[in-house]
Amino acid sequence: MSKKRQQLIDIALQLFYERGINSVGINEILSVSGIAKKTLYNHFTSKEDLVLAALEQRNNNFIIWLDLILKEANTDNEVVNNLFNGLSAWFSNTAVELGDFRGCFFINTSAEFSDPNSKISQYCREHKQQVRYLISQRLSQSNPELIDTICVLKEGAITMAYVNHDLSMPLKCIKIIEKLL
Amino acid sequence: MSKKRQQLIDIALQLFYERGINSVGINEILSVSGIAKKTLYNHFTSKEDLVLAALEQRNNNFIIWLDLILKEANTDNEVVNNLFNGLSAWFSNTAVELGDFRGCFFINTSAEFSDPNSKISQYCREHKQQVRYLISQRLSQSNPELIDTICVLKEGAITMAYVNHDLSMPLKCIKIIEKLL
DNA sequence: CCAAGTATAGACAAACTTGTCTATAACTGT
DNA sequence: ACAGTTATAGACAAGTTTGTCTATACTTGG
Repeated sequence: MSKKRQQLIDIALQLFYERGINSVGINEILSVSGIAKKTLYNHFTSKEDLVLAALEQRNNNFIIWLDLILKEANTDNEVVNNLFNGLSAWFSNTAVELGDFRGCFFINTSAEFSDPNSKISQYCREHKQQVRYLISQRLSQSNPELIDTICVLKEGAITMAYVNHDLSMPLKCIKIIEKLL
Repeated sequence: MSKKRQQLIDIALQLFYERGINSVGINEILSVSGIAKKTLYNHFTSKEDLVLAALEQRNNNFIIWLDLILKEANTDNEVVNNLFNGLSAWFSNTAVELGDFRGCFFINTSAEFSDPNSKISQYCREHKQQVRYLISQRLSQSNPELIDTICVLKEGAITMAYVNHDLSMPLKCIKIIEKLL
């Protein structure tokens, strides 16, 4: 992987996540990175191509973070605790790997691209699948409904943290799941 | 309220919800509605002004729909059932009043406007507050945690319906809450 | 040390954005 | 019926957007 290419992805991801994809132009990414336009179009065929690379980068970062969070959990209870405490840390900008919280990049990106069959929307869906799979792998298989419950509470907590500015949900989600187990 | 003004709001809301605010220009709203540009700028000082009017319109539509859904519910259980069955109908385009489902207009709009202090982001937050208040008014006050649970599950169900294309969540949410009561 | 690949600055094209303005026409209430 | 409001079409300004291209220079492997 070329160094310039990686720089472009990093800065694009940062700006896209911070302000939204449609609010950030190619020219801004170039001026911030100090890279020439021709170089960008040597590495990426279009803005969409760069967006997909940024989504992939974010997906990698997120999966690595999640893996770390869930690594030491040995019981279902620990998985739940680690996951939602992790979300709490993310929301309050304590999770350095994920950058300043501005909601879920994939939810936000889906909101900007209305065609559900576009590569971009499809990638967002695949990311959510990957996260779900990762969590499910850490759970005992004895409770098939638990994974659905965890996922729907997770999406709700992220949305409420971003839109409502309510950061209290992760803790409440832990209590909800405790009652169910 | 002027007729032209209302036409502009209706068509703006339709296009904004369908494709996202940043993907729809003033000129498209004008050509679809057949209204002159000067007329638009007689009624609204800027695009942002029109966006706020569209948000208000959507908020009204949504509140009316929700009120109707919850009207006949007499127990907490009925409130939960009506709400999540209502969401299910929305997701599968059976709720005509809400138009073709493309996620929550307020979540989507928050995703596009990154400044949390902008009027637009603030309005989105207020909408969520209103919805929460309306639901809470229909619940017996004996269970203060129930409202949080309902709201976080509702946001999760909407997000998963839109991003993941998973329409099964409302039913699962009802089952989750049943277990908690 | 030189050839091939990679990067540079930035002009340019063509299309789009929001918003202003002019000059004309069509309603509407008294 | 006429005065005052409201709407019209569309030119225009000033700025943005993505993407192409040219001509020059730097870097690196063999």
